[in-house]
Amino acid sequence: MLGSGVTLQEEGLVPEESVVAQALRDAILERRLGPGSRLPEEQLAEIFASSRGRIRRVLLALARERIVVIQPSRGAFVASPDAVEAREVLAARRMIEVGVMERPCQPLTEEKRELLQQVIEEEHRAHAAHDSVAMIRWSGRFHLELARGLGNTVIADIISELILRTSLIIAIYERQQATCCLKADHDLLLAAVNARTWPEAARLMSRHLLEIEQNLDFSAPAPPTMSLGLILRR
Amino acid sequence: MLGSGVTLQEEGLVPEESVVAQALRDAILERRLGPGSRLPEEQLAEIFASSRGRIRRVLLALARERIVVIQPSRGAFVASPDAVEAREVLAARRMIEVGVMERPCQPLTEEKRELLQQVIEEEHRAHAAHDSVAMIRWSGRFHLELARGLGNTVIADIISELILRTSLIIAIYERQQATCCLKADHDLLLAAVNARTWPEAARLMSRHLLEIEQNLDFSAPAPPTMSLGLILRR
DNA sequence: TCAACGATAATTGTTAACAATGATTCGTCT
DNA sequence: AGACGAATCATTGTTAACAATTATCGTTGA
Repeated sequence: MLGSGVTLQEEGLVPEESVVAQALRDAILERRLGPGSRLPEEQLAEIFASSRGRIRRVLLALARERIVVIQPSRGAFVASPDAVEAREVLAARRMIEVGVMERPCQPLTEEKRELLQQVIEEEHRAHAAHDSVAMIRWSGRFHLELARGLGNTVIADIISELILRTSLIIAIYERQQATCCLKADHDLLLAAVNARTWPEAARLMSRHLLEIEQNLDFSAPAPPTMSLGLILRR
Repeated sequence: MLGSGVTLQEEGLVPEESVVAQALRDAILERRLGPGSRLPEEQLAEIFASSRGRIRRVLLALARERIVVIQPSRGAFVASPDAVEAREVLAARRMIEVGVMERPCQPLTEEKRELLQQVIEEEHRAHAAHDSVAMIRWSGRFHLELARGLGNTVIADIISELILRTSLIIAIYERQQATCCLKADHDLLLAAVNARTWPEAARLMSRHLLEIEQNLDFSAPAPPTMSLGLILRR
């Protein structure tokens, strides 16, 4: 149960390309691919048993999502947003995600409620197992499903992109091994959502995202990179 | 004065491609290119004195922005969002743009204030001259500069995309020749912004966007298309 | 008249070879 | 040793030709 489910509409990409794109997004979200990592076309083509042309299209798509940077004649790299962009992304997230809690576009169906519950349970499981990759995955998924449930597809797509960029930002600027997403925050949020006390939910979401921001240190950037073949096997 | 200024960061596109992309965006925004219009690669390559490969990349980029649809083996078309998507885009816009008024990310600099003033004046000029294309252009620009001034780059990029999609939606679903953007709305908004009365500004923005929605009729889609060479000359 | 069919034309999709650019290595000279 | 420079290598960028698919048009036959 609970498929990967993070698949958004991959407009303009054929299925094969969209698989590659999603694999790269997953690797970036889960911080197996760090900011600054090189993404050589030929190597990716080999790993995914695809062609350079296809990889090229995927890299362009990811560049448009701002999680990849293409330097002409130099190649593609995982983006490493600077402090200015980082602050802007987080401010945008706060504005939008708080907005979703304040004025939900649609009522939360029972189905969605259950899905959120399951995601939270997965988060707890990952936390108990000290599986930090799983924690990141489910944490992102929680925010995404919240947007899907109370917002709509358009908003969910937007937030989905912002979550990915946030993951890069945290990879670069997080203070120590900060407790990635205070464990209790999502529980409280879900409780407020279930109780339909939107002002409270909005307050919690705002606090939650501010906490994340305060755990960042914009004075020193971080070192990146390792191999590829291992990282992207799925 | 007042350059085109709608140029966002064209991450992943080389300048030549970004010119083509912006020309197509302009044509779509100003409804010279209607929903459903075919966009043949070779023809575009000729018009813009570019190559098929480049055009192909541009079309992919625009497809990722949801203003173009690529049907495999059939070609690229200007998107024609259905009623569901239309409602979602408008709901998202309302949520985000109202959010920007409620909780501005940054104070409005004097420079920005003047820019907004100028845009409004252009809008009035266009209105007086019954130049509907210019009216659309400046109206969109007003919303964009508001987002740039009170939000940030990330938010402005998001809104910029939503504005384009809105233009397509209006082209398809507008009731009659509805008075495109009640003339006075933007004036009132700017007044509230200048007075820094954010709750009032938020209320006005919400009302403004709701008005637009109420001028739509989701029962009948609209007929499209005409030639290309004429439309895209700049 | 209209439907089905087939041939032709137009358009998109893919590939492979080549060109151009940037990185690396190695050798030389001070 | 270290700095400079040339040659080599690796990677990206571009093009043109070809393959595959879809649209168009005219013909045939009920």
